[in-house]
Amino acid sequence: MAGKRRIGAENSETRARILDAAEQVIRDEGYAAASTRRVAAVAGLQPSLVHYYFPTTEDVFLAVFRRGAEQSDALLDAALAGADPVHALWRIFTDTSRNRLTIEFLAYASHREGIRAEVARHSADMRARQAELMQRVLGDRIGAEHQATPEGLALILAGIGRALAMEAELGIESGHDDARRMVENWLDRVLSAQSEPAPTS
Amino acid sequence: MAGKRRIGAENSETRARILDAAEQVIRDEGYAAASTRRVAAVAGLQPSLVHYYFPTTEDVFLAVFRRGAEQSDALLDAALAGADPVHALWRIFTDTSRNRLTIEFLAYASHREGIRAEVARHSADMRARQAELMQRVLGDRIGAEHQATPEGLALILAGIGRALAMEAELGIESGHDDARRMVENWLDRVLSAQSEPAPTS
Amino acid sequence: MAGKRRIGAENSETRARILDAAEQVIRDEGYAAASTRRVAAVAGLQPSLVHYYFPTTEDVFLAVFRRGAEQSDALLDAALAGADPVHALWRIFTDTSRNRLTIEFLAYASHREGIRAEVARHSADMRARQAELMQRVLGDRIGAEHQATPEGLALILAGIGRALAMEAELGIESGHDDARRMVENWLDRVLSAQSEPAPTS
Amino acid sequence: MAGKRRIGAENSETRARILDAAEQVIRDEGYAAASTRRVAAVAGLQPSLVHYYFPTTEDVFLAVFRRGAEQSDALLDAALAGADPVHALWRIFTDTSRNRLTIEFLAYASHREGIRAEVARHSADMRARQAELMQRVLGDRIGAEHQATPEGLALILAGIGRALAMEAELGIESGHDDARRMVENWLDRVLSAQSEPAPTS
DNA sequence: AATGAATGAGATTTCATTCAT
DNA sequence: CATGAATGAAATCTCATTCAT
Repeated sequence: MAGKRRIGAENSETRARILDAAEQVIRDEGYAAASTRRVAAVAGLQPSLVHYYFPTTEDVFLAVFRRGAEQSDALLDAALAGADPVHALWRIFTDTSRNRLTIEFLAYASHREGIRAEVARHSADMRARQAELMQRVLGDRIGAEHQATPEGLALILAGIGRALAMEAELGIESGHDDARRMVENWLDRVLSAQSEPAPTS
Repeated sequence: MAGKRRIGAENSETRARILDAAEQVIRDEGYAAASTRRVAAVAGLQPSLVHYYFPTTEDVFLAVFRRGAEQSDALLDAALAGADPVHALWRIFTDTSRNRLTIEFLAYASHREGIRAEVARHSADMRARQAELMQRVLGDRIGAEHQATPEGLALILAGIGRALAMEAELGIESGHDDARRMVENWLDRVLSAQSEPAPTS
Repeated sequence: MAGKRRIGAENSETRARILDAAEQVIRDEGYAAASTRRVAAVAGLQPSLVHYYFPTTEDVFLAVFRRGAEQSDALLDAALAGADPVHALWRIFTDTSRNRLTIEFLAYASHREGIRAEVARHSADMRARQAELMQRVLGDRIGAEHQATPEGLALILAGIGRALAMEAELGIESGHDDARRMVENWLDRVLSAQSEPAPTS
Repeated sequence: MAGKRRIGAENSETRARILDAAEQVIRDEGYAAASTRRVAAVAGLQPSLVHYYFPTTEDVFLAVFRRGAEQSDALLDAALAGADPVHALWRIFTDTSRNRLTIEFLAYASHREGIRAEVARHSADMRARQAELMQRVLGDRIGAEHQATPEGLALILAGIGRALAMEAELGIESGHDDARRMVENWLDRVLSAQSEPAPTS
């Protein structure tokens, strides 16, 4: 991943400081605030040094997103490899810690083709791996639940999880405990049923 | 809600032109692009005229949001009053036409307390009315479904709907038809069951 | 010429100060030095005010050129209306006072289509009016001189004049008096011959 | 001419690549665009390498000019040595291929004493050698033509030639064929007259 | 012989906002 | 009700140049 030693080498410490600062600014002040000046100020660097590592502002956003995507990939890997992958996945979906960043990237991506494609590609990758997990864990039992498919299930869990995270961010709580309990009950029921032989429909 | 601002009467035609332009810019170019200058240019007006109606830029955002919120309220009213309110509600949740605007406001609101509070309040209002509908239509039958509550159900449907809309925006399609079918099957099943007397729990 | 009262009205005093400063900077420091900052500093104004009157830097160049072109037109008018229009024209061609500016505009125009077209159009206009003068003053006598045409003559005189001016700028003098004398002798000879009836070839 | 600069040997291949790139940029984008960065990018080299060979930007310009001057010298040598040196010279004067570069250097030189002196010196040298040719070919016949001198003639031909080239660059054509024919007729007439013994003044 | 890192200045342009009219 | 003029800050990006390696 590193190695080639081109401008702004992948493993430079300065580069990492810039990305840390940019991520922090995007999360705390919004994508519009992530100017070279602001990022440089937060990183304690010269604005021109930011441009030395990332020729355009969009390059900064792209690099922040890619680094975050790698971290998400790793989280998902860990979840898939664990003892209770379905609950682990659900915990990832409802995790609020990266939610602000995600909203900002969604908004930013709407108007920048370059990053839109990147976000779309990564989301599709994640979805595919989540669906694979669903298939593996829930097996053919899955179809009995309202004609579910692994992809559909993954999307539904992700959507509910993000709604919970996003509303928590805004300060809305109504219905949250209920929804969370509903999903978790359902997951428990499906998972326990699945350990027995599939019922004769 | 109006009242204390004397200049820029609520019903001025110029005011409406400014809000139209601002909404268009926010949707098409992002909240960061919605500067007084840009909005004025799109509206075919002088930048100072925008300031005459909306002293600060945040006032423009707030007004655009409030106008959109009123439209959403009206849509919800119509849905609740119709023959098949649950499906109408689901159609509102999955509507993509206002989705970009919503994303931008979510991102913008994260960093502006004034608008954050407004967005949160309106979302909570909507949720309450949706839950009321759920209660009215699904009655006590609702609890049989995985310990559902009206609020929880509303949140779940909203979350899935928004996920569908948001991913469609990004260009992702995997799992969409599946998820849509799963929800619609479930709605059909619950609604048809509900036309009979509620089962003895 | 003025009147419409749009941004940066044609007759604004500030506008004129900006153009004066820009012209001076282009002449004295080269087109590359005519930045908004530099022009504003010389004019004693704020850089952003320059952008208020001229949205882009190219607009400044265009306006400076157009104003200069109007002045050239007036000079040519005066020459054509005078008692000895041919010598007056020759004096215009060899005038060094505007030469630096002309060189800068030629260089600048090479790489900017907008101003290139403007410079070309104005040059062609001037050439046509000069040719008209030649035709009027020298009449049918003109053809006897080496198959001359009014347009060709105008170009030749202009070319020699500009060479004299340009080299004077650089500090070259060799051959200048000679060339000047050659042209003036030739003009005198042709003009005096022309006052008499055309010779029987 | 060389000698005192140790680094960046005169005959290095890298040096030549830098000069090629610089010449191309000056011609195509103007002297103001010929920054170290831009030149390095076009040459496919590192900006710091350009500085390694040419400590300051002006050094690059000077080297490009000197190399071009040597090429011009060689062209003139070839013309002088040929069978029809006068027509060959006229062809050099009207050659458009190096015209853009010449305009840029004239403009650049106006504001840089170092290069101004160099350009002036080279122009004077060229003029002297052209005058020598005139004297040699046209002999004492030359004075009969409107009190011509070799230097004056050289300047006049050069001026007309450059006007033709410069206007062609701008896209102006009016009078060009006429002027070209006038000069060529005149050259033919003088040259054929000169093959006979010089008239008894 | 060559290069990556870094810097401070400056270019172009846009910003929100104020104010007098 | 509306606008032209003006401003100071800030955004993005490029500049020439230095320096240690």
